[in-house]
Amino acid sequence: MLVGPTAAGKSGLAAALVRRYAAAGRQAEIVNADSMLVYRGMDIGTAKPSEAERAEIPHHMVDLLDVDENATVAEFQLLARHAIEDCRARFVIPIVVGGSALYVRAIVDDFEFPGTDPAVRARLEQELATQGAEHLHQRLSAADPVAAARILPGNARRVIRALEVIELTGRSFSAVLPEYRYRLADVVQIGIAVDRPTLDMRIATRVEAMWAAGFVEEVRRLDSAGLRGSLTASRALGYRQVLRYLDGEINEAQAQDLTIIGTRKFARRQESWFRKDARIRWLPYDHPELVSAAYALAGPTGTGAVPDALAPAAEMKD
RNA sequence: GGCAGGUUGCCCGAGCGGCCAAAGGGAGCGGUCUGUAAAAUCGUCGGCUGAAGCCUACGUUGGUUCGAAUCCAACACCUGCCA
Repeated sequence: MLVGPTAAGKSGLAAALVRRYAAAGRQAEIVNADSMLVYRGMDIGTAKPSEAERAEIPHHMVDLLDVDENATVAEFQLLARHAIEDCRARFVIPIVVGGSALYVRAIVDDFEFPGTDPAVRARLEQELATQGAEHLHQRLSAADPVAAARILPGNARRVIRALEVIELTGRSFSAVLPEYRYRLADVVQIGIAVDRPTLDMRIATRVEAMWAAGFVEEVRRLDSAGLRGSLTASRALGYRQVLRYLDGEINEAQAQDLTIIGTRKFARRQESWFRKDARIRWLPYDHPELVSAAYALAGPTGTGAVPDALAPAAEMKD
């Protein structure tokens, strides 16, 4: 699978890899692990692979939801794992490509998400609104001191989820992330590394190109399709800023600037997530033989495993 | 040309004689993260230093004062009203 910050060139490399596998007589397909690509209609702002590309190469986990629906990790995890299994059952190499670290880990690592309940959730939200975050955190302290100690009082979102889980399961809420151990077999993670000045430039260029491609119109269209009704979709980078512009809160130039800045910050967060995962093999974005290098890491079967006949490359095995 | 106001750290912006390296916000940098993750959240934030401390800093130059970002004068630039 391919990871890395936004605008690093993951999609391009993924497509090149698929073609490389095709040339070697192996079929490969792409499984998206990017939280916003699941929305139909959110195309320009998410730099979604084009129609042509998707006609050439099958993409899974793209265009599953309408913009007025909420996305959740748990559902994504389930569907993405199905997609991967489905590929493997057909002897197709699944190439997972994504920049949403939690989504990526939810797919390949041992993540189990306790259920959710809209009613419980709504009540807790209500409690937050009327009594404040501090109060909720105190309640959590009483119910589960360990979890409370690990979650800062100001982080109401996490406090609510912890209380929800405790209430639904009756068990304490483990606020600890699982270890970095693959749950899926034969995973190779490849990261694309880009130095900051270059990445920042690419982000600015990409955002400007989005605008030139009619991004504002896209958002206007999705707005009337109910974009604001989705907690998740309406918060997407760029979309959120353009909505503010459409509301007259800021001007168009500001919306664009804020999108660039927001994307840059997002890229930093992505980096900090991926940086921690020691399993990722990093390749520089400007590697002269990037595709070959990635192919060598992934191996001819996409599993990192190298047949004995190709022994010299064996140390590439992850 | 006359009158009034302004010039603060990377940016915006408060301060109006000592408690000011200077509130607050933004950017930057670093961290946290299990059902909103393109989200949420915390810290840090002039330089040197572990610290005490020192240096540089509130348009410029001079002055008043024990002491000035804060008061005075001149100059520069910007803004508003009258022409």
